[in-house]
Amino acid sequence: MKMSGGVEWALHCAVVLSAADRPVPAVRLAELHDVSSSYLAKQLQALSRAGLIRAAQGHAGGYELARPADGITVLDVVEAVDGAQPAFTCTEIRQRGPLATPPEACLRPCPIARTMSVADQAWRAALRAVTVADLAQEVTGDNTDAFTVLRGWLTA
Amino acid sequence: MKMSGGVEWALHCAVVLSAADRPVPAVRLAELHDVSSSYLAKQLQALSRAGLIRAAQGHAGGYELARPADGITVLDVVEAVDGAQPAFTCTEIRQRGPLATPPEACLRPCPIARTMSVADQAWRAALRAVTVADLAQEVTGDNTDAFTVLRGWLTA
DNA sequence: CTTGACTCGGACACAATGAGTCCGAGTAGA
DNA sequence: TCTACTCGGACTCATTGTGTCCGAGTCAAG
Repeated sequence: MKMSGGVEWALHCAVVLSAADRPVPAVRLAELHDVSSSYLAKQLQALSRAGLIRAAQGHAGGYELARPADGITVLDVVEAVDGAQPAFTCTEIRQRGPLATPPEACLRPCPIARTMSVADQAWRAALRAVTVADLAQEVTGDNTDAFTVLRGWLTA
Repeated sequence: MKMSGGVEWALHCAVVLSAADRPVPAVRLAELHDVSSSYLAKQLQALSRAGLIRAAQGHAGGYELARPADGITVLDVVEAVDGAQPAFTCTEIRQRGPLATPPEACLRPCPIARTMSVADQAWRAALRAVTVADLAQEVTGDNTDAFTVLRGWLTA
């Protein structure tokens, strides 16, 4: 049960991009967070493939949000970077061994798989309830000047 | 976000042990589910270390539940096998880089970590709400003779 | 009491996945 | 046209999970 460490970077980048008014290169995002630019690029590519951010190449290119920040949930970012498949996968071991359950009695998933699925749904619902815009507002919060400082640093 | 595959085995074993009235060796549990006995032993050792099952050595030894089945939650088993630490770990990258947030403003976890924590709590709460006894009752359900068949196979 | 066989427990290899890096293709501007 | 800058995918290495093995301990039977 270990989530990819790149999820944290991707979420921070999404929050930063929500404050930018022009494309931001991956290198700049990397030095802002003091992380490896080569590896951060991989996470941004994942976000791009998922359609969350849009990439612009060439001079003055970079990344920008493909949608408004309030239309991108935390779950979107997590699934884009870490994969969308559930953590638990049922291998149907109840249908194996000497006391195997007959297939006609396995039309529904076993109770264990159902329990795991319910927990997974709860987890996803909690992440779907928060958007990048919510995160950005909480980050800035009271000191609104931090917002302008960040925007200034991005354009410089 | 991949959970250890041994969690499924451990949960099935817990359900089986709730039906047994005497210690069951790991080898028997393994052939019942048609899985590697050597690897299943590792999962059972994890459950034993967590105090969920009790091991009896020597002739006619084996594993048995250390507590009543309704006192063991699915979360207990998951944490015992897969570890209890949350999937997301905040590395505090907000305190790094040229625009680092000053430490006096970081008394509380950042919004990203908070969101992840809430989702994690929801996930754990869902798993804590189901006990091994609940699983056993759902498995047997209408056909109660399967219960006696299983118990007979275990003692044979 | 001795013997024996059976059990768990931890220590030991192997494979798969994630972390991290690098260079080439493409593009916008000068 | 040229140059410099950007992304994108391919490559390598470390870490973790998967799977296996043998020795220490223990209970029951003779």
